[in-house]
Amino acid sequence: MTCSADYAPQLRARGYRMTPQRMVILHVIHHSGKHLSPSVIYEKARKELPGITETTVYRTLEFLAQNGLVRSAHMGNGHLVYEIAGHEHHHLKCRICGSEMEVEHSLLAKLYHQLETASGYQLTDSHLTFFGLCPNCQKGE
Amino acid sequence: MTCSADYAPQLRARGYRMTPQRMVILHVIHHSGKHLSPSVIYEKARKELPGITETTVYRTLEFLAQNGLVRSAHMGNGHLVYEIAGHEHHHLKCRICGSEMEVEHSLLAKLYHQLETASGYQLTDSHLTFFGLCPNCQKGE
DNA sequence: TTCCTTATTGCAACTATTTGCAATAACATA
DNA sequence: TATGTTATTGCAAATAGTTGCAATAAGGAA
Ligand SMILES: [Mn+2]
Ligand SMILES: [Mn+2]
Ligand SMILES: [Zn+2]
Ligand SMILES: [Zn+2]
Repeated sequence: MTCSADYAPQLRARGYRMTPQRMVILHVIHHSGKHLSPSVIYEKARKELPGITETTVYRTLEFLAQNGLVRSAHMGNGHLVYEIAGHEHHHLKCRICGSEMEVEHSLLAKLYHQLETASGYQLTDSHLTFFGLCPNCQKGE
Repeated sequence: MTCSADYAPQLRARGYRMTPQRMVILHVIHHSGKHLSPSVIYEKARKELPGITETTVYRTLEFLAQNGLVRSAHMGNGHLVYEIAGHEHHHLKCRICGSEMEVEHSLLAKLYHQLETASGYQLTDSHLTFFGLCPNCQKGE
């Protein structure tokens, strides 16, 4: 669980605290490498810290997302999933078979600039999910 | 409630039925012109059809979205909202003050084509929400 | 108009997520 | 190392959304 040592300073710098709960949640997300639902995170976290509650998991996930340590995404089933905030990327997901693929944010950089220029907004988030049909499922149409 | 007359054939053509519940829900969404949450839709629908249940509202909204009559969106609070499926568009939303603005899909058309070419996926959905800072809130940063 | 099939609804029970509040514990300071 | 402040947690209760199933009713066919 050494990985959480890297995150503590980020929290302290903002006046927040590192706790066993936050450590274990970061640990779980950090080492999974994929999108995890709150309930899966809870189950895994519980193995290392049996007393942890679901309430804390939900609250911590939102807190970590707010502070840029993790990133949330809607993958189409209506429920949020979380992952460590690493490289900026987006997702493509097939409406039929559910297969996913990642898209580098650099592919959207031009669009983001266009949108910023056209709207005056400064875009801060980048973790979108585009839906469509994968090459395989297009055949069946 | 005449507006629902237009929707009935679309449902029948697919083997589905038009019901008072679907009528009133479509009516509510059609005449609102903005994004509505399931609970707001339920409250409004109830005024016209007192017996309707929340379960039916949730189920109907998903059904209508699946069949292209309405469109759902995540506007950042974790809850889905719905609107009539009219012109294709996306949204820009300020993380601080919550102000929103619409973006025509045509602005993203080029990107969509790029993504399709690069990935092989055929993109079907277009109702995204981009988050950032509105011109006004940028000043305070 | 009446009948029949089956899509749709309502109910009740369940799972998921949020919120208020008092108890706890992180960590800055002395 | 001991102390005080207050960020954070756990609990319980509330709200939001889902699911199985039997009763109902839309609408095609007779
Ligand atoms: Mn991702
Ligand atoms: Mn919209
Ligand atoms: Zn597919
Ligand atoms: Zn703003």
